[in-house]
Amino acid sequence: MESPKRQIILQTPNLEGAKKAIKTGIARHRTVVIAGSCTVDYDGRASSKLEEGERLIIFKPDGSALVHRPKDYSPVNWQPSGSIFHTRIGKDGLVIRVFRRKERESMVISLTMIQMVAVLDLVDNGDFTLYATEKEMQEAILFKPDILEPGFRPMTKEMAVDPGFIDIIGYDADDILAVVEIKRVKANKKAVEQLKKYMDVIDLDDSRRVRGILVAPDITDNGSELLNQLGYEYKPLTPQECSEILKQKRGTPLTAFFEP
Amino acid sequence: MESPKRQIILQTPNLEGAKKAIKTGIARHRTVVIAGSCTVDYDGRASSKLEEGERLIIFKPDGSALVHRPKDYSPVNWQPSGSIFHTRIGKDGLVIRVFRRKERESMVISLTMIQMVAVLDLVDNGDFTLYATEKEMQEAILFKPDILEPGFRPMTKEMAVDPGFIDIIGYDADDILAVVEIKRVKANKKAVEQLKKYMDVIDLDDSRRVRGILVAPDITDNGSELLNQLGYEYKPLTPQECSEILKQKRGTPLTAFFEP
DNA sequence: GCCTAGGTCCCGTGG
DNA sequence: CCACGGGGCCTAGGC
Repeated sequence: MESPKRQIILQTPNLEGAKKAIKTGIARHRTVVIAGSCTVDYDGRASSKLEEGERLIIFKPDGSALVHRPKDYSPVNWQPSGSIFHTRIGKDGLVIRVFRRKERESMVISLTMIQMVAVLDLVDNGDFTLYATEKEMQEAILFKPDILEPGFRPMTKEMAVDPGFIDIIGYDADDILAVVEIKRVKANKKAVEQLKKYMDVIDLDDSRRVRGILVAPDITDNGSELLNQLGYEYKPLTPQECSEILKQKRGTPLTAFFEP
Repeated sequence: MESPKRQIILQTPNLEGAKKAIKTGIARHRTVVIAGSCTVDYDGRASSKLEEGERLIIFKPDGSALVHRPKDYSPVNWQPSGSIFHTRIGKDGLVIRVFRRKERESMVISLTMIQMVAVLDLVDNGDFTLYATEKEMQEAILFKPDILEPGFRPMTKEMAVDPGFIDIIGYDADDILAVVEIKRVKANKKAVEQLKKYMDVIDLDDSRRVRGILVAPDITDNGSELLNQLGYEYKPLTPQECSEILKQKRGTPLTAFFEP
């Protein structure tokens, strides 16, 4: 009796051998990597046809599937996680159908020649942490509001309105209400329009002044123009700066600033 | 003298052997696939840290790089095409640095254990065609304007305004001007706002009536509400229908409808 | 399920 | 080069 191997790698297998390895790999929740010549037909939200050529195909244990050409960042065809695989040998060669219930869409890969099949048991529990995100910018302003401007006091974060979410609402040193919209990349006209949408909800009565503040590392000319037109303000701030600020106080829970 | 192999596949190689194969593969513009235990550090527009775990790594001849965990559609770390690779053995194992000039960002992969290295010569010249896109919806309306409504005559396509592009402008059966905005997926409030933006540019003088028509396979409740508020109209149309219509007349150039 | 907004979005198409 | 909008975007977070 064989003990189950951690990996199976087949070089230029015949279709029958490839099929067996692929089916076994999928059944055992392995990551399956195939290199070979294929066509791909997709049909669902849109539809597509990929003519014969050599590609790299990946099936993951979570039901995601990728077909990569030997160029480009993005897969030429794919299915997101939660898909179901069906492998069989037909007149077009080794046919793998990847079906997604939710979107009622399917991707059919027909392999005619196979260079490699690798069935891999990838164990991956490593933590992944991303820094310098928009969320970190928000946290940095809540933690050290002076980086927005001296005397600023945040009152709410992620306030649901209209529909949408205002990143931060607070009071400035003169007790004027301020709506803060944060962007981690250069802000454009759309970002200003987004801020306006929130201002339209908050700035209802003319008696009370409300400031609109756009926080971003940079702003486009068109964005700046509209901003000035609407009487809003721009505060330059980079996600990297914010990330640095948070590093100084990593460990202090964010909730501490809202609890007595 | 060896003839260059079409593919090199190494199972559980040592770091030195892996390094040699990877360097050769990159130099010869091959697609390099690595399975192994690694950490990844990214620094650029944002930054990230990925702790030790087993992943699938892909380097393509166009300078794109992907690190895939055994789950998810999207890579956990990556660089788009145009990156430069540098491979060396250091104290952290086999270290591959992927550098991108344009964004001044880098991804460093440190491999400690390697399950597989595959150097593949993927030849892929197959055509890829995507159907049922927004562009096809536009073409279908230009080709057979009656699918929008009987008597509709398109005048311009992709008219640049403001900034932005109005998908189609035309006259209806009663010679009323109509601004048409197309969405290939369910239209939401944002889509209606986009139409409004274009209407604000076209519908300047109150003397002339202008219709705003949103074409989409479906519309959200919020979108519909705003649409009614603004007095615009919704025309249901699916990208699939449009794709079918175009199939009937594939071959007729789009320009034919604008030339004498 | 719907809806909104973010993304190291990527990518193409203008100017 | 910058700016804007599309994408089979995908994905997370609310409701």
